Amino acid sequence: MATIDDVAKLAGVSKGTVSSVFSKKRPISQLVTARVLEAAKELGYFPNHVARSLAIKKTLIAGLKMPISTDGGMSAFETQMMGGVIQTCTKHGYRVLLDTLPEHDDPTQFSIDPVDGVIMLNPRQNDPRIERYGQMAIPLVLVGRPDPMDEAVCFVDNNNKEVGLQVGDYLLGIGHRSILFLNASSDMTVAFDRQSGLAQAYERHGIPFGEAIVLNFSRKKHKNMANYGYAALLETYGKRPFSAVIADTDRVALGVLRAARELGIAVPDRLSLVALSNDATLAQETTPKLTTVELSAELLGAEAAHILIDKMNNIEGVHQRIVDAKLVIRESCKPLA
Amino acid sequence: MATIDDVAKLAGVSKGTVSSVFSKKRPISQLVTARVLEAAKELGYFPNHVARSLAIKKTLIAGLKMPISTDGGMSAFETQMMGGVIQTCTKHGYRVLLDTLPEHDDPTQFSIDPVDGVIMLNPRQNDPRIERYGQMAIPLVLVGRPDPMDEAVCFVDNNNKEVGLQVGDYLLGIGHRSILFLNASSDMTVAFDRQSGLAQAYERHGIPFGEAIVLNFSRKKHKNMANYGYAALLETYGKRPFSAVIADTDRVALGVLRAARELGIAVPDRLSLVALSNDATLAQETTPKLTTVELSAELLGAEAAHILIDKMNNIEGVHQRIVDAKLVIRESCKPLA
DNA sequence: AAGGATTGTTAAACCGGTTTAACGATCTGC
DNA sequence: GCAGATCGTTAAACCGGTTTAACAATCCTT
Repeated sequence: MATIDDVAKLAGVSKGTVSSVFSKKRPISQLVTARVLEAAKELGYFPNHVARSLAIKKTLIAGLKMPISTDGGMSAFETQMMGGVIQTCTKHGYRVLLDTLPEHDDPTQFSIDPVDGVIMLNPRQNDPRIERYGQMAIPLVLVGRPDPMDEAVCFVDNNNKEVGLQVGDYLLGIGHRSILFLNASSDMTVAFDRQSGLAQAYERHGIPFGEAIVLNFSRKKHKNMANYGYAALLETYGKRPFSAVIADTDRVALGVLRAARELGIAVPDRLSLVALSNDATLAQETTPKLTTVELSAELLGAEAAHILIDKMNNIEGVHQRIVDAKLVIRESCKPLA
Repeated sequence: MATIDDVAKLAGVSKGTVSSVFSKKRPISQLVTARVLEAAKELGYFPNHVARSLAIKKTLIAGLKMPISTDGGMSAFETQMMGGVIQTCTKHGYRVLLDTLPEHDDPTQFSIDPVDGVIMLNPRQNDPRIERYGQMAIPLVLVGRPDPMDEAVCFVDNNNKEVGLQVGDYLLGIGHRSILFLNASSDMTVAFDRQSGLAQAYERHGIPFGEAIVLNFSRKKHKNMANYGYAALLETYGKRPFSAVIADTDRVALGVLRAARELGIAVPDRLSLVALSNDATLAQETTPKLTTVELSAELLGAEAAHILIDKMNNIEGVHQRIVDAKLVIRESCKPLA
């Protein structure tokens, strides 16, 4: 590859002049600009991104840290979230560097990513990386609230308590009392938040929360999300009474629907079903169409990216953003007679 | 941030020694190593990735170019393909730099990505980028065959002609003659290849290809894939006879199923359905479970990454890989009486 | 005990850009 | 016609690492 020196030599000007032609940070006369560009074209020269990054101390790259998925598949939430991040970053001239690696703790092997800032999905409890990025002065935005809560750290999250409250309120409001809640994995903050929201709904309706049945997804027990819904319904049905199901995702709802068909339980006539949804297109292709709470993962990703970009450019802006969910009533729920 | 010089000064050694301690490319005595590491810890020093990349002329980053999705959503194929790329790259110590930007043609603004190689999804016809990467001597692997075909360029692809042939052979073999093929967008090579495979199946069975009805997806006409299947069935049914449908993706099949339910057409009793599938978990949650051709997008991504990694390390290996698809018979097809 | 091999360390050059400070040339005003 | 401002260009320093060549210190040989 040709370097800036080659171009300078061929065009008969100095390095600095060539640099200015390409970066446009300093005015260069028409004549010289033309000569430089021609030389560059002749040599097939393009500025070296790495060298430039070193000099300006910016890479124009945002890092996106995703939890390691053992099976390689990304959930709909992750996919959509990522889509939002990529779109927003791209629009603002940033590239996205993906990585699913756990941070290495051997300091002799750890090397800082070539990024100007980081978006981190689903931080763990007391995640040590949060502090580390702080030390390194690398802007950080979380997707999913930090645990423990920290006012100083930037994050975006669904209002998960509100999600639980909203769907609970809806189902209890149309007469259901016993609800099977197929919740997310118990080590996730979302699971905790949604459950506490549901509990609050029960309280508001004066019904003991004990009438709800809460299950948690487990990687060990369930092959995939659909299988979770399928197995959970088969196992629970008949053992304990319930007239409605809240499914953690569309996929879980799909499994529930299939199990219900096999058991001969009509949805929504004998069983109501609500899905916490990441994928509105899927929810509309089932029979009956799914009543859902739309989580808008894409918006979450886009918001995270916006906040990060502001931080990277030292623009003062919001630090946190709670995205409200929206209940969309379709066909899968019915008032309890 | 502390630099290597700071550490050298504090540890009382030279730059080069500190470098060797971290890169382990040269043996350093126990004593000095300890002193350097302690100094580094005290200063909170981590090697600067950009500076290192400049010096060693490698970034350990693979670029992944995806076509720009207008609506921000990625298809299941794209998602899975990406998952395969990420997993394989991560396993081999490479990060993945995503980008959906069209390459800028203004040479004063174009800057080479900080990548050691590139994986490009769905190259266009006569894609100028292929040649450009060649000029820059940046290793390139395509996902989806180049058009026109070029023996020199690396790529991985499904055996799409075989896909069309296989599914056609199956359906014609169980007595169907008129098949509605809901094919991909007509400007994609996959659409062309699959159709020619299907035509070959017709020929093999001595049935004029004219009995098949081939439709193409169109971004303008169809909101999303499921909607394509739904609308296509409603529009075509009754106008022209057919006893089987080949759906381009699981989502399309979902739409077909819904339309069939609304029209009161029993699947598979009165209509057989095969999906070209990217998402095996989805195909098993419908009623009836979908008979599919599994496209294994993830494998495709992983293979592309393998080939790229070999190229980036100057290891001679295969240049091209055609992945065969597998017909999985479930419940959505029935012999024509 | 001299000579050669081995090991560990260093100073300096280098990777390919950006940026600062200085400078010469042209343009203004008086 | 000269002082001062403006404009375009350049040489040199810099970003933070790696690597080469030279060298000093230690370890065998014989």
